[in-house]
Order: sequence, then C-alpha cells, then structure tokens
Amino acid sequence: MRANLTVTEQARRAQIVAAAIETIAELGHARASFAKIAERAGLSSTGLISYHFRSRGALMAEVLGTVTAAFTEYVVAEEDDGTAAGALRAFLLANIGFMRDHRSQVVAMLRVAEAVSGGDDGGLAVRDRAALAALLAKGRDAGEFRAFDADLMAGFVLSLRNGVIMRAAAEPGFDLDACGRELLATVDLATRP
Amino acid sequence: MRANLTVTEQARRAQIVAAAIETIAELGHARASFAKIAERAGLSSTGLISYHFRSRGALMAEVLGTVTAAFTEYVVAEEDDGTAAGALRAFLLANIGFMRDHRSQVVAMLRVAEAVSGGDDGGLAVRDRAALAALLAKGRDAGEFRAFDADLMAGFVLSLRNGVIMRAAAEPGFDLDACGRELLATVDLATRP
Amino acid sequence: MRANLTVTEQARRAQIVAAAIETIAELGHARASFAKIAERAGLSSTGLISYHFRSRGALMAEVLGTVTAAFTEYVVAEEDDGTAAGALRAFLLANIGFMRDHRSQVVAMLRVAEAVSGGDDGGLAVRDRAALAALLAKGRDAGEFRAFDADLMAGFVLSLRNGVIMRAAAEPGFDLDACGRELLATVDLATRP
Amino acid sequence: MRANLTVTEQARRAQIVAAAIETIAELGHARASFAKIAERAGLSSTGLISYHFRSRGALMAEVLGTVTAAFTEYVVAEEDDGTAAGALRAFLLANIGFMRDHRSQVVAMLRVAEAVSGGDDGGLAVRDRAALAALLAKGRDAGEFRAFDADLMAGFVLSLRNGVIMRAAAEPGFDLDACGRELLATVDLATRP
DNA sequence: TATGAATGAGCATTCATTCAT
DNA sequence: AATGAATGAATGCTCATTCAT
Repeated sequence: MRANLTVTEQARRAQIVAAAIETIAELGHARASFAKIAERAGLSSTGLISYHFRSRGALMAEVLGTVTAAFTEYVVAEEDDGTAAGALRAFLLANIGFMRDHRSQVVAMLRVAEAVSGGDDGGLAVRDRAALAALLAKGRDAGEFRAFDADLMAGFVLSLRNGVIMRAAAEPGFDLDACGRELLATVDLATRP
Repeated sequence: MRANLTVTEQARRAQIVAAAIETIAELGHARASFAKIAERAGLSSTGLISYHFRSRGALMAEVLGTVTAAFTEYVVAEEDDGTAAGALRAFLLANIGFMRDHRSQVVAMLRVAEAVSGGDDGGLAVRDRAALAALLAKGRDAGEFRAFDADLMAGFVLSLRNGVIMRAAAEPGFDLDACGRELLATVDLATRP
Repeated sequence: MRANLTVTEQARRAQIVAAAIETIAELGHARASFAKIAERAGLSSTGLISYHFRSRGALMAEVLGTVTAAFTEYVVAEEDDGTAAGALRAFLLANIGFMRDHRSQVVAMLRVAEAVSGGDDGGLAVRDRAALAALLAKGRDAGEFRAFDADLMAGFVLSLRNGVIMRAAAEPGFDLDACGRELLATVDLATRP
Repeated sequence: MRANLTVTEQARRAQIVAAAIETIAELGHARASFAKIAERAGLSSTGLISYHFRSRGALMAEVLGTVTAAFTEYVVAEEDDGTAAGALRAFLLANIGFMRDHRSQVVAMLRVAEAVSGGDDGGLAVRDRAALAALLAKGRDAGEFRAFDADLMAGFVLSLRNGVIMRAAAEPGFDLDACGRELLATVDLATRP
C-alpha cells in the first residue's frame, strides 16, 4: 500500500485495472482472462500484467479495492441529516447514483466478489453487512426503526441493492431512477416502526 | 427430442445432472469441470458426459431445468388460501423449505444462473419474475397490496430470496427458520396497503 | 503401482518415458520440456503427456524408476561368487556393462537424480549408498577388506562410478572397457586389507 | 576486453557474481533466475545484470572463472614438498580446506559446471583433469605411483573430490575432516606403487 | 551507469470435445 | 451405450533480454 510506485507504474496499473473492470463486467470473472484483458488494454503481452500484478488474485483484489475506494468516496459525498434513517436513505441513493455513473465498475465488483469467495458477494460482504447492521441497530435502538434483527435486515438491504444493480446492468432500458424511488419506499416501509 | 430418450439414457442423464449439481454447489460453476463431475458420478470417462450432452452449456441448461422442475413441483404442493398475499407467503415459505431440503440443488441453480447469463439469476429469472409480478399485480389490483410497480417489486422479492439462499449456503450455522420469519414479516410490511 | 493400466496406456507411457530419457540425456533435466519430449515422441500435443502423467515430477519419477528397474535386473544377472569382494566387483562390472548397453538411460538417470534432490545423485543415492555400505561393512568385518569407514567408502565407490558414467557419456571415443579395468584395479587396491 | 573495465564496473560485476554464487549454491543452476540473483544482490532491476553480462551464459562463465581463480590461489598457498605424491596430497587437502572455507562457491561451481556442459563438471574439467593427469604421470614415471593410466586416474581423483564436495554440501552434519582423512588414505592406497 | 518498463517466447497444466472401438 | 485415448486451444505465470530515459 505504501507509495513505492512510480507515476508510470501507477498509470499502467490503473490502465490494466480499468481494462480488467470492463472485461469482467462484460464477460464475467471466469472468462476475463489475462489475454482478453491485455487485448482490451492494448498491451503487447499478458506478461505485462504479470509484471505489474503478482498474480491473478492480486489483480482481482485491486479491482475490488479500486471500486470500493471509488464507491466509498462517492458515498461520503452524500448528504446526511444525522439520523440512521437518513443515513440508510443516503446509502441507498449513493448506491443508485454510483451505479448510474460507474456501471462497469459496480458490475465487475459484484462479479469478482461472487467468484472470489463463492458467496453472493464475498467475504467483503461480511464487512459491508456488519457496518450496515451497526447502523440499522443504532436506528432501531433509537426508535427510528422497528424491532428487527439488524444483521438479517442488513443482509436484506444489501440483497435488494445487489439485485437492483445486476438488473440495471442486464436490462439496457432499465429505469434506474424509478427503481431507486421504489426501493427507497420499500425499504422505508420494511424498516419504519 | 424428448420422446427419443430411452430409459437407460434418461437414467444416465439424471445421474450426470445430479453429480453436476453437487459439484457446482461445492465448487462453483467455473471450477466444476467435466473431470470433477465424472469423478463424482463414478463415470470412467468425461467422454460419457459429452456423449449424453451436446455441450457444456446443454448440461448446465439441464441442471437449471431439473432444479426448476423440482422446485415448481415443491411450490405447487404448498397450501394456498386463494389470496395473492397468501400465495406470496406460500411462495416464500416454499423457497425456504426447498432450500432446507435441497440445498445443493438451490445453490447450484443460482451459481449456474449467475454464470450463464451474466445476470443475478439468468434469463430464467425473467420468466420467474414475470410470474411473480403477475401475482403481485393481481393482489395489488385486488387491494391486498399497496400501489407498487409489480415488476420492480417482484425483482425485490426474488433478490431477497436469492440473498437468503446464498447466505444460508455460505454460513454453516445460519438459522434459516428465523430468517424465514424475518423475511415474511419484511415482505409483508413492504407490500401491505 | 497396481496394474490398473491398459495395454495401450502402458505402451504410451513407455513411449513417453523413452522419449523423456533420450531428451534428458541430450539436453539435461531443466531443458527437457514437455514440448521437446512430445516432439521426440512424435506426439501431437504436450497435453498427451499430462494425460498420462499427473505432473512433470511424476514423469521424472517414472524415468528414475524405469532406469532403476532395468539396472537392478541387469545387476542381478551378474555372476556372484558369494564373497563381498566378488559382489563389489560384480556391481562395478554391472555398472560398466549397463552403461555400455543403456547409455541414455544411465545419463538421464543421473541428470534427473541431480535435479530432483539437488545433490550429486539425489535422495535415491542415500538408499543406494546404504546398500553398498552394508556390503562393504560385511566384507570388512569378514576380513575381505581393510578397516575403512563403510559409509564413506560406499560414497567413494559411487562417486567413481558416477564420474566414469558422465565421462563416458561426454566423450564420444571413451574406452569404457579400459576404464572399467582401471576402475576395478583401483577399487581393489583401495579396499583390500 | 579486460582492460576496458572501470573500477566501478569491476565492483558491480563482482557483486553480481557473488550474489549469483550464493543463489546457485542454494537453489541450483536452473532455479537461480536473474530475478532471484538481483534480489539477493539488492539490485533494483534484472536489467543491470544483463547490462554487465552479455548473457546468462556469460554470467555463469564468470561464476566458474571466479571460483576457479579463488581455488587456484588457495591451492598455490598449500605447502608442497616437491614430490608428486606430496602435491597430490596437497591438492586434496586444498580441496577439503577450500570447501570448508568457501562452501557456497564450491557448490555453485559444481552446479554450474554440471548444467553448462552436461558433463560431471564441464569443459573446465578437461583442463583440470589434464593438469592433474600431468602431475600423476610425472609421479608415476618417477616411481612415486604405480603404473596406472594417468588420465583415467586423474578422472577418478576428481570424481572422488566432487563426490565429497556434494555430499558435504548436502548433509548438514557431515564430518569433512574425517572424510578428508579417509580420502587421503584411499587415494594413497590407490596410487602407491 | 543505472533504472524500471516492456517484450515475447516458453513453461506445465487443464479443459471440453472428438473418435475409434 | 460406453470407454479410454487423443487433441489442441487456452490458462496464468516466469524468464532472459531489450530499450528509452
């Protein structure tokens, strides 16, 4: 993580990661071979990918990390009124917005997360879910939400988000905004006291 | 096509499909090679799989079809009080029950669906979602549900179900019954008028 | 080891092992790639080697085993007058004779043994040396040999043999018979009481 | 060629050769890649090795030459009573001593010699053997040794030395001194009139 | 001199599929 | 219907070497 990377190296890595993201979003994790990624990136050899990334897993981890970082930055920018309910709404809106602006990244992220851990969205999801569960528990204990199991509800919310993302990715004319509104209403009804 | 299959042929296909299901559930779609499937099925050659299935895709389609048929049969057996809300509850209960009784089949189904179409649960999902949307629309128009977009809500419900399934598959000690109750309550709150 | 192998399989394996032996004898262990071995064997693909041998290491082990077995059979056929000194002479003559008749095999064996264990002739050598040391100790205790350290002397004898083999392999016009006579005389002088 | 090297260049070459020697002694010739050598030398790029050595073979030749030169210097320092038998003893003692003091260098030398020429110790060995054979012939003709074939006997002596070296390198607790005494006694018996 | 980036050939291995028997 | 042998494309990865700076 330390900034031992030169400018050129950083640029190449970013270029490879970007090509990987697009390839994974289009073909899925398993079919996104080094050859396909190199072709998309305009590299002369798959060896260059190996030169910049220790292994396939390291590249995938970087894909995950890159998208996660971009998403985190995006979420932080969302308005937040201090309530748990507001934070939940902001989280969902951020997801919808991020999906609209960074479609390939989001899809690639889900695809990699699926493949890496074998679960719906990987070991990463455990951390994500724990954070969301903490928020939900806080709101529930403050009386903003009904008495649900926070961990299960966090799983539900993430499942809904994942479903929306994959559907938006799969259906060309999908109305993301309308879906976002319906999603907000649904989650509100499911969580309000 | 169908009527051409001898009894032996049908038995062999079923045996191969069963082995494929278990292999996919354990290793995922990408790592479930013919070699692994043949080994689990006790076959002496991967050639036999190719002999009975035109291609890998055909085998995967059969896996999907087999699980879908088993699930449909399972769902039909559920009690149904004639209301849309009752049918929705029955659908969700059937899913939970089917997951408990046929864990490998369900997991394999999701894994294949993910990989085959690139969507959250494949082209298959479109048909599934349409049927569920019809049910939801019927209930909504009858005043049993609130005024939601039936297609979107169907997607939400299926996403929730998929999430529960994958989590139950991934976490050994997961309490499927408790999750089922929370899921029913959540869906009820999200859909009631 | 069990005879689960069909006739065809055994023939192919033998063919591949033979090609491997010639390739290793000519190029050495490191440069004897599957591609070179397959080419020499007239195979259409390196995949066929992987089909018949679990890994490169397994092929090399088979090479070692094949030559060892052939050598053992050869040695057993040598005359033996019952004395340790006679057995030692017989062992050396068998080595010389085997080298003359199976030059590539012997060279390949040494090359593989070198590479596999990193030593002069591998973990295999430990067993070989132990057996020879036992013979030497028996002869020494019976008064046939002088009072040497049997283990060290066994190493000396094997080193001499290896040197002769490698030299015979490297020098086209090397007079193996004359060398054999000199070797016998030398070992006799070095071991007699 | 030689006079063109600057002090800096010579220092770099020596540094690289030293790292190569240690790497080869540890991993063997085939696994001592430029990457591993550069890492051990603390170089930032394998390109630097290629910059200072025309090819991998040139580096290996330098490794051989460096160790040979160091060994020659070591041997020359040994006492010598003027007789051939004394010189032979001194040669063997020098080998044992050099092995004890410069283990990595000796092992690397044998490893490279094996790999480079395909012989037991390479084309280098021919020169070494010729020199030793000349000494043995002189002693034989002077009546110090028995009537052997000097060239063959030289090969025997070098084989014995190589065997001792590789064994000392491979076995951690090997008693080099005891082995040296046994070696001297054995060679004495094998060569005395 | 030295560096890091790039190159492309080469590696063993896995894979679904084909085919003769 | 079933087998095992064979095929060749594709995989991620390592390697010595080249080159612009």
